[in-house]
Amino acid sequence: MANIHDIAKKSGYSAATVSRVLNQRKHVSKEAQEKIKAAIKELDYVPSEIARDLSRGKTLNIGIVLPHTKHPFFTEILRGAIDASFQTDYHLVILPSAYDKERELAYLEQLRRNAYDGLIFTSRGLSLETLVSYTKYSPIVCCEDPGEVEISAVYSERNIAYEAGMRWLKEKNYQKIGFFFSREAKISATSRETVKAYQKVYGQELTEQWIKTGIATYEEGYQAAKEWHESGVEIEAIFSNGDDVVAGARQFYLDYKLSVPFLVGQEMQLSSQLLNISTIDNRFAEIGKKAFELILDSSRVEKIGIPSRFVVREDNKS
Amino acid sequence: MANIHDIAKKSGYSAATVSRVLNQRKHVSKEAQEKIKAAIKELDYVPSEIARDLSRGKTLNIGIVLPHTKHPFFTEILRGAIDASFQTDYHLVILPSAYDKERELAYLEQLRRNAYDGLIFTSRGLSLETLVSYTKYSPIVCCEDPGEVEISAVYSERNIAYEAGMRWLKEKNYQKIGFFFSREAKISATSRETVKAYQKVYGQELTEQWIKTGIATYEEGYQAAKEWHESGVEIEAIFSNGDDVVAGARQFYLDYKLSVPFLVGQEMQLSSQLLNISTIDNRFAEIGKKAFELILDSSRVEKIGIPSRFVVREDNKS
DNA sequence: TTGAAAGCGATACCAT
DNA sequence: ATGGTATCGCTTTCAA
Repeated sequence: MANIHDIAKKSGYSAATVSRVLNQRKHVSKEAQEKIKAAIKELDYVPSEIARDLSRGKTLNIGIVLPHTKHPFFTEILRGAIDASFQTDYHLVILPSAYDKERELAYLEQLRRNAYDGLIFTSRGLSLETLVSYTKYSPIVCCEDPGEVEISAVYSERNIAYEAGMRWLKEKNYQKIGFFFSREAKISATSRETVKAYQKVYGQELTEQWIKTGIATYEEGYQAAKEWHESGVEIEAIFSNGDDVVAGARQFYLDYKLSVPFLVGQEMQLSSQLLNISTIDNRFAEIGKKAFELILDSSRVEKIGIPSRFVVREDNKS
Repeated sequence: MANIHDIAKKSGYSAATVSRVLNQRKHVSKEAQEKIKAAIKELDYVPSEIARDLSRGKTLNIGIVLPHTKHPFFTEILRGAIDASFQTDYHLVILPSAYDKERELAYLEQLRRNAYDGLIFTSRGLSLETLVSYTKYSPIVCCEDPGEVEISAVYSERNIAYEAGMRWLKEKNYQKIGFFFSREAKISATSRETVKAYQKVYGQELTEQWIKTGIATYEEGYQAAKEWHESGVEIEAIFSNGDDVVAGARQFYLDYKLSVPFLVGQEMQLSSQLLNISTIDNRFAEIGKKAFELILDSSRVEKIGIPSRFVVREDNKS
């Protein structure tokens, strides 16, 4: 394949001038322009992207670390980031991690090796401090509230919407409220926020029997509802970690001809629209979009909360 | 930042030997190993990925062109490709196109410039021939049946499942069947397949009034059903291009207390499971997986059909 | 086993 | 306006 020197030779000019033409710089005569362009056309030449990257010391690639793509948190952030990237010359590189620390570390090392101009961590197995220690090489943005840690972040600010949801439930006089969590409150900020909102609005502790942990799918939601029922726990409302999940619970009550509790889902998935279930919109796509933008404008550490929204849907079937 | 020559100097060996250590090549003495590794550690050195790419003439990046991410065809292919990439040293680069030919051409040019080691076209605005003309630079795989065109491809083989669906409808004695298409049969292979399956099973032409074109969302499905109803077209069954879409239609009939036609969706989305709607599983994730694998094993042009599956779900509500 | 040096293919500074 | 050349940082061949 032809390179810039072939063009230089063919056109009778130097590589420097060819480069100027390539990059549309000034100070090139009309004549040089034409001859060089002719040579380029004749030799069917295109400049090498890699060589260009090396020279510039940039790749125009932004890595996005995803543990998996089974949850809207990740797919929506990805979607938002893709949309944002569309407006720019940067490309998104998908970095699947499966929460594997080795993998994540490998990606950080690649960042250090200039494989990417920045890294978005949608979630992580590694400590935030480890991420921070790599920010000196290139910008890194995470998608959770980093607290006091000095790292750029875009994250859901759920408390207001959670409290709004709880207040709604309280006004409707629901007392026995079941909760679906993906992971227990000890390790999940989301679960903690939920518990906190409950305590704030209801003014009492949340007892274990009202909580189901490790619930992430339609099927698991169904089973969780079944378990409550079979163990004699009566539920008046369910506050769920997802729409699809709570749709599973709903199906259990329907299948067994039981009255369906009031449901609050999460993520504004289609299922809640179909089934007219109230939900909480966590606006993940916007997190992805902002995260991408934050990588490009990484002059300083910035922490951006995206407030969730409580979406009421009255059940019109009862 | 330290480079390979710094390590060479510090360790007392040459850059060549350092490179050998870096790449775990043979013919390096234990002593050299140790000294060089010590120097690497001391200077906190990592090799530059870009320089390495330039030297090798490879990036280990595979581009995947996506018009958008609003349809499971694209998101599922992407998911499949991500999963496949996880097993390899290659990375997926997201290339959003919005069906813009300029954009697509830019990506092809980038391929030529060695920005990627291969390209997956999930869909395209450009002609297949244009894609073919770039396969001489690096492997390209498309996600549709290319017919006689000489390009590697992985695609849905829908006809068997479509015919199975039609036969099911015929056995149930449904005569007035409505169809939802994303794009008209003239330009959409999928729509053509549907028409063909209908004609084959029912042995008659499909008249225009039974077809709704440009239907892609829940809302549009709702509207389409409404239009049929308002124009006096009575439908006994709907053969849809998607589960969510036909779920919209279903909602219209429920809202207006009309009897719901027999529904056949497509894509095995959660909505069809929730609503117990029959569907056609086009196994898009497998297309993405195979497409990725085909890029890596691109010794020859290969065309792989992935047969769809008709999934019957009896309506238990009637 | 080791090293010198020639690529890889651009960019950009400094002359002219 | 143009060119020479150093530079980016690594890999690989060839010779020793």
